[in-house]
Amino acid sequence: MPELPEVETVRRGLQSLIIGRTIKKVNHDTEKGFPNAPTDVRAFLICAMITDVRRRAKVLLIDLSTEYTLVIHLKMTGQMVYRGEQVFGAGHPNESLIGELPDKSTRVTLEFTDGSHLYFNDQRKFGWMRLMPTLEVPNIDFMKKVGPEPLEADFTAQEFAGRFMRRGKTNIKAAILDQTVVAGVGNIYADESLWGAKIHPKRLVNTITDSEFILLYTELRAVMNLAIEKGGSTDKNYVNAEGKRGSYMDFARVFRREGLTCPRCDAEIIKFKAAGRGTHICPVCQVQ
DNA sequence: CACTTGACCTGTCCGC
DNA sequence: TGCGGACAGGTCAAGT
Repeated sequence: MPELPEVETVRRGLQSLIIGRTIKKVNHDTEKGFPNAPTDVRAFLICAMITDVRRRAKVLLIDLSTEYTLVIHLKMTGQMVYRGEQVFGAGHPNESLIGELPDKSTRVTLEFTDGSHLYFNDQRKFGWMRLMPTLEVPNIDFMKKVGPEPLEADFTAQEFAGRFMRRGKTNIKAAILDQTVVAGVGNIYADESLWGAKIHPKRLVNTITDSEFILLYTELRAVMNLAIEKGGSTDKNYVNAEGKRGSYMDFARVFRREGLTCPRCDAEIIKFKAAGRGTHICPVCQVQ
């Protein structure tokens, strides 16, 4: 589910909602919540204060005053939802998409000393939350392998193009989804940026020209920045830290728009499988 | 090594 | 209405 823009939206929400709060109580369902955790997770969390909320690729990092960090991957259906004293009901502008919490999909609940709560929900249970010393976070395998942040100001089109060379013989869709090439791109923004750059997802990387890479770089950054501005994409499960949906899907050009028309040329958008994923293109704008 | 495929889970939707 | 199968936004491990 959540790609870079969704995780960044959650990060920004949590940053304003939980920094400075102190953990009073912890509930977690099973080993799934904290694989490889210190033996008693509660002892490491209780009385710790939230000091920062960071993001790297699609991974959320909640730093604690104890020099430990909660490392969270939402995978397909994960949610991090904060609930204060006030819960807004149906019809209110701040209405949450999520009902009573905890619910069936709640895996971890953190209760703060002020009585508010942070819930980690995950319907499909692919996501995880780990606790580790802050200094060890950069040493986990994923952090060592993951590529650069595409929205960083110093990330250039030349570096972007260069990083694809390691995946020369695969198709561009598989390569752009490869987290070791560039961080944070998932299925939605892969399709949207390939449409923007008029590149067919099944084109082999070693057939893509320099100017096409530059265009793809520009489109990817534009589409991700727009998605952050719109609070991410809510297709089914995704919600921000307040339980509200994102609106990027209202602006999507091809993703989940099969049978509708291409905003550029009016041809009918089609869907097929590429790199094992549902893939949407305009067959006129994007030729193989 | 480079690349592809299946597994991890639950819920929903579609066709019979 | 019921049921089986396909599918869903991510990443790994295991396979070729």
